[in-house]
Amino acid sequence: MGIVRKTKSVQTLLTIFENTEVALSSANLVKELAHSMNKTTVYRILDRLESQGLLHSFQGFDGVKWYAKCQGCSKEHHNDRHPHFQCRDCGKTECLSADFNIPELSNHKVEYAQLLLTGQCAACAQL
Amino acid sequence: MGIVRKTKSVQTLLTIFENTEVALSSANLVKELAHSMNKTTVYRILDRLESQGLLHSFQGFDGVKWYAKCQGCSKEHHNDRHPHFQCRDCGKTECLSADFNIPELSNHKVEYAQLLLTGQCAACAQL
DNA sequence: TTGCTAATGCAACTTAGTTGCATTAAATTT
DNA sequence: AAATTTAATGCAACTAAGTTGCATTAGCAA
Repeated sequence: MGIVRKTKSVQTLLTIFENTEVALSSANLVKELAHSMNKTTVYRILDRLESQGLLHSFQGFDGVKWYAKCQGCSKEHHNDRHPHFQCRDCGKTECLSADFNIPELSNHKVEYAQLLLTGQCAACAQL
Repeated sequence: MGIVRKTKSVQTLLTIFENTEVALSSANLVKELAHSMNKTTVYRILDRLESQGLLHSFQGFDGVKWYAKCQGCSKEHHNDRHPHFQCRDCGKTECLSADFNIPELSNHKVEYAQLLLTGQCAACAQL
């Protein structure tokens, strides 16, 4: 897992992610944690947790970076081939357990794919 | 199609998109066109061309907005459900003619999906 | 050719994220 | 338990992408 120090800031972020089922944007975490840590620290910890396989990230429709906890990822291998969903009404952003397949392309060597969905979440669509 | 004036700047951008088969990022267009038009103008024209159904846009892995010309889109209906590919080596970003399917989700009302792929393009993978 | 107003330019601003460097504090060693 | 090492943090300054307000310009219709 590499040399990692369990600092207060790291533990704060780990606790936040352990206690949520949704994805969180770096920009928003910076705002929420402004009183307790520097924004540079937030960005750097998120980076580190991702390269350690504890978090994974993806780009939202809004162009900001979102993070969510990993299940079954390691430093060596990220196992997050699942779609992400952003609710157009409440903004809730989450990992979906569904699988998706990547189209076969003869003239490209596809290494990574990201499927991003939007629409209404259960609550907003009143499903 | 709404009230649209064919200004020099609009024509410049239309010509650029007509003469390319790849997607172009707004940020890069701003840089390339800095001598001939203001960056605000670039952003506003791209916006307008998109809402007129002449261009469509998507977020890249880099978090910047990319635009490409539409085929068969109108102001009323955008018909760009195709994946986009960004080459990790040369940065070439393109629309793929392949189709893709959206996973069935009982507890979400999916309205729009974006599939973004990365890896190596034909030239960089020497296919 | 005149008048209307869409479109542009400009300056100032916002938001997300990065960089360099001095300082602090985990964790290891003595 | 103190000393040491260096990962991690804070801070300030910066960059890059994009937005906003407002005065000015230039398509285009009458």
